[in-house]
Amino acid sequence: MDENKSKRIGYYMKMIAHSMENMRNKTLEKIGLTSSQFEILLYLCFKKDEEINQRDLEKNFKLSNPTVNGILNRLEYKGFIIREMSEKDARCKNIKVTNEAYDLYKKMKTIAKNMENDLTKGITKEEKEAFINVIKKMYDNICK
Amino acid sequence: MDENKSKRIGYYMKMIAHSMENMRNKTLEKIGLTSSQFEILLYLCFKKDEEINQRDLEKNFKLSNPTVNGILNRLEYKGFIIREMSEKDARCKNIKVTNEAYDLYKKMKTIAKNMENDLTKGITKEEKEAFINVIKKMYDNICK
DNA sequence: ATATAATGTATAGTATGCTATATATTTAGA
DNA sequence: TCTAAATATATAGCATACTATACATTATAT
Repeated sequence: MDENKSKRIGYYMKMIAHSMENMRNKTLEKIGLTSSQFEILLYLCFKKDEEINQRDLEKNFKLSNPTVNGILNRLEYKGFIIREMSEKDARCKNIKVTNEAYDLYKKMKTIAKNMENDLTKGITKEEKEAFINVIKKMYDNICK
Repeated sequence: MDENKSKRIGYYMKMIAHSMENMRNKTLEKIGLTSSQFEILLYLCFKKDEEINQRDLEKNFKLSNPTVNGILNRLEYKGFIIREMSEKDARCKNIKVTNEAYDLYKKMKTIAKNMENDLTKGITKEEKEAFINVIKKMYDNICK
């Protein structure tokens, strides 16, 4: 009975998130993205017609500004996004996905769906729904 | 309806694991440990009477050898562990917790329990049990 | 018995996360 | 109005994760 392996939900949460990230990185290598870059680019594609700046990404993903800045630097370098000065507020830069990135949007959604399917393989619809209810409570407990 | 926020279990998993890590880091600052160092040191205390080498830790936590090596370097530097040459196999170094580290064991177990309680606040015993059943399946799906 | 493969550890380089700090711009207040 | 606070972004330095690589030791196989 290894108390470090059994019982602790935090342990499973960390191990699963970690393994998912590694699996994602392998899958995403083909399209030149990392897991974190993928998450942000997927969000930017979804919000394509809205004005999104770095601060919006920080709040949405609960990440620090240097983290988001670094990920955007690498997305910009690879031609997936551009940063435009906002006309309303010179402090802000609006992040725009390039056409090349938006062309990948459909493929990215499929990849996201496949990852979710891998994770929930052999789990019934009812189990999954109950699970989501509980995980949302945990999210509220921990992520505010 | 933000498709990046709703439905995707992978999203919650990552966000919760990430927030837990940040909360842990804040709590653990008082005793001079990071979240990852804490997890490894807790395990080493639990396995105090067994011979554990770096490879064992890599397998247990599914981490690469440079990751484990780096964490152990910092634990060693701060006096929480020592590395002893194995008499049986000159390739191996046995990792031993120091008395100073073992003195923290009780406190560390309390910290781990408190984190778990924070996470599962407002969740019934039945919900929790069902949740653990499902998360174990996900663990098997993803972490083998 | 010796060459080859496998194993355990370490190092180099990169990405992602953090805090602390700096800089520029905008907003608020006296 | 002009200073102070708040906001958006960027940079420096660190911890934790990775892959690729190197090196030493042990195990295997011919």
